Amino acid sequence: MPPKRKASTTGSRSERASKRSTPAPSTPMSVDSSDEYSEQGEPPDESEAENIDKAINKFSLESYNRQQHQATDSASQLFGSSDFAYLSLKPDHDNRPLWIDPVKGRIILESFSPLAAYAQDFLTTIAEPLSRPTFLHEYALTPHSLYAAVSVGLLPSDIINVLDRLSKVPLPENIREFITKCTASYGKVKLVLKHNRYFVESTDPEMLQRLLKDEVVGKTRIEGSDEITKEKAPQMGGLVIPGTKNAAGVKQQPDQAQAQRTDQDAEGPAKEDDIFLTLREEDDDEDETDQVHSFEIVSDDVEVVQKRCLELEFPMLEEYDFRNDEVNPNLEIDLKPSAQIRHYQEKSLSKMFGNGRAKSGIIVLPCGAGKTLVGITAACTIKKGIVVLCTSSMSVVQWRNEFIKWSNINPDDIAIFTSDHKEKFSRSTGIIVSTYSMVTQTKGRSHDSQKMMDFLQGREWGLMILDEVHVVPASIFRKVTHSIATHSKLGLTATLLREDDKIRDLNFLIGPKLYEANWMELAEQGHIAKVQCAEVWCPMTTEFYQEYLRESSRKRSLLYIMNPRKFQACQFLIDYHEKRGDKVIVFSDNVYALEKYALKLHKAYIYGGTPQAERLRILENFQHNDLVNTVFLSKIGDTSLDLPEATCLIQISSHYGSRRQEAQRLGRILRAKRRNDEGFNAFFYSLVSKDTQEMYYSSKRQAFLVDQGYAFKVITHLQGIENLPNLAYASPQERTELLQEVMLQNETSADVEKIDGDLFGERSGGPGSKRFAKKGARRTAGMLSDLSGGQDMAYIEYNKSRNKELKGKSQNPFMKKMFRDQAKRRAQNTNLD
DNA sequence: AAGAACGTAA
DNA sequence: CTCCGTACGTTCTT
Repeated sequence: MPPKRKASTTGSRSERASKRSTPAPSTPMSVDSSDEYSEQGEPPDESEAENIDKAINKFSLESYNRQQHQATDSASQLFGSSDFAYLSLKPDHDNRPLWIDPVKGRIILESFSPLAAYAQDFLTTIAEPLSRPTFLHEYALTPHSLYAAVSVGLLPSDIINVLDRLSKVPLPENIREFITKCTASYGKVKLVLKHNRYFVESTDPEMLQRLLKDEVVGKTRIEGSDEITKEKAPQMGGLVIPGTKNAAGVKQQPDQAQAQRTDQDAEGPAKEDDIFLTLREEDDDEDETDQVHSFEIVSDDVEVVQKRCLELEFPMLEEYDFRNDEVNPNLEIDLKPSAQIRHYQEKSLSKMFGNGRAKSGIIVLPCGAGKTLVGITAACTIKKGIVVLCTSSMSVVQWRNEFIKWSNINPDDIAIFTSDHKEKFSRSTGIIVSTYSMVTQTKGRSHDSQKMMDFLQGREWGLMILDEVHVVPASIFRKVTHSIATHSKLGLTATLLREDDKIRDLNFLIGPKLYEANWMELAEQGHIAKVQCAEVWCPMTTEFYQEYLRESSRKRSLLYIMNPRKFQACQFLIDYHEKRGDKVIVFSDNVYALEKYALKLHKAYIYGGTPQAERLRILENFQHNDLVNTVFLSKIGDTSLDLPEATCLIQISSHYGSRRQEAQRLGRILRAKRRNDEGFNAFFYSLVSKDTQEMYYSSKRQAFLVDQGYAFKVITHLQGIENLPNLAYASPQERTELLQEVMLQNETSADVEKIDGDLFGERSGGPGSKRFAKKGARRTAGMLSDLSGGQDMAYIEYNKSRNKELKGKSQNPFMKKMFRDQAKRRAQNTNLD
């Protein structure tokens, strides 16, 4: 929440404020004297400085603030830690777009501010985007995000100054402290690969001593490996990222922000957007040689050391000075002249190559925004041996084709390594494309692939591209990061999300997040399709709901998926969109339902068991045959299938709150070819059975997309559905038959469960048994509201108003149009009847 | 070409 | 809060 607006502070609050807004004497950066807001009050006492130290060492702003906030007056309790009245607004706060929450390190951006574009650019560099709906964007300052900021070349003092300038309130002192502390030690320690061995390097011998004394790092050192070498200061400048118009990267965007800047702001760096460039030039000035000290570590322990160093607040930089690498042979590769990369691709690459070296890290771009081209351009910049790893053998082939399409690489220099394709490049260096599982195979490896692995591990690579990098933290796949010796790593993904907490591990497994695109922005610029998202609420029929309440959770899912009303909604939507000329994909996690739906509606379907040839046939027809406009997909379609024709997507079973799956499915329609047609929209529907668990999962799944700025509309009734000809399950008999069939389906699974129950004695007895009934009753009584998603009041409120809006005269053009069309068809239908 | 074995997601 | 079930992927083997 933004701080409350208050022009002046009084009483105990202001006392507290003055205490906190004083810079500690040790602060290395100088506070700009032109800054009239920040300095007030007396220097802090020692215990406070200690507290700050403690807090920051524990990497937590919150713990620090908790200590500071121990109640000084009783009223402040009402606001808890969100009482920011003590932060006085700057007189010209209207011109400044940021609110800063000193407690959590959150930054709120008013996206309607004239400075928003600039501020957003800056914030994505220094902070983690949490949520970017229409008007207020929320960012979090974290040690990782600050690490990332410094690693792209920002200085702590610039972070503080720019932040302060953009903020409506003077930058809280603890935030300054946090930034200074977190950034102070970055870049001091480097991880360097030399001749297939890993070294920890630093210009500061004391730093290395400190690390060697650490119980974890010390153990990994290889005795007698210490070295002192001379190193020329890095040569910047002159690096050209292929495919860009500008030399070193950061392309200037039309800077409207600059024109509207206030007087005070003009005192800052002359061209704010130039911030990266100016810094780089400054760096260029130092050209003394430095003494570099290093010790070698066991290569298997690289991951451990990196993790430990991050914990110790000395994150190891992994930078590859590829232009001065004389050891590894150069690869002949360049982008084709026709390949022009888009501005956001350029921006992401400029973060990677910001100081003339290749930094390891992660680039996040939505599906269809051209991740592959980013990877290829990176490869064309480094021009050394490249390893590309993907999740499936299908994308392996795609990657190779893309390389050939976009670059002038000699096809002999790019080899595929999968189970049925084991090539090597013939010349001294080249590109290998492979899968994660190929590289991480532990048990029985065929002779050929063992030879291949020896080849992969026996040499040094310049760059490793990790496609779908969010899979890397999985226990097996994370091995790749240290089983193959590579100077730099580039992770690519659309959704840097996992439902477990392993995603943080990517910070030391790969590197920091270098760039994350804003989906809405790309949609507005026409790089990806605009999407209308809707959640369709389908009431359960009474028969189905009765069974639902009686059944155990496993069988419940089948019931709400097979809910006849949902089926009808699905039928209606397919019909509606096919008539509009859309190509429709229907997703179902549940294979039984998938088959049932598809057969009943006479549509093609693909699931894991569909033979390869048939898959291709169906997809081919879907893409090019005007008579095949709908295809049903199991979660096989979540990844790997590329369907650029699809424009409408319907989810009938959206199991478990997987935000990544939801985003990935949405991604299927983002590359829609027709996206730049006037007024074109892609459609994304989630069909949800009312008052069931699905409601809960659904809201959970949507969280990511909502954070990206997508608005979900709730549709409670599809008008005209009653009049759809051949509406399935319209009669009670049909519904009863369906129910019986579903229950039969249940019985077979129930049998299995019964055996389980007998074996383990835990769940003995079927649905009729006492134990079961009791459990069922308790859950039902306690959870009805939970199941409906009603525990989230904001959500319900939102739905209420939405429903009203939908029932009445809809303000939304899409819905208006939809209802108009429906009315039209209803009229037609009645005529036909 | 099909199936066993293993691993992953949520 | 965690474990569970299921479907799917890849690989190697027959």
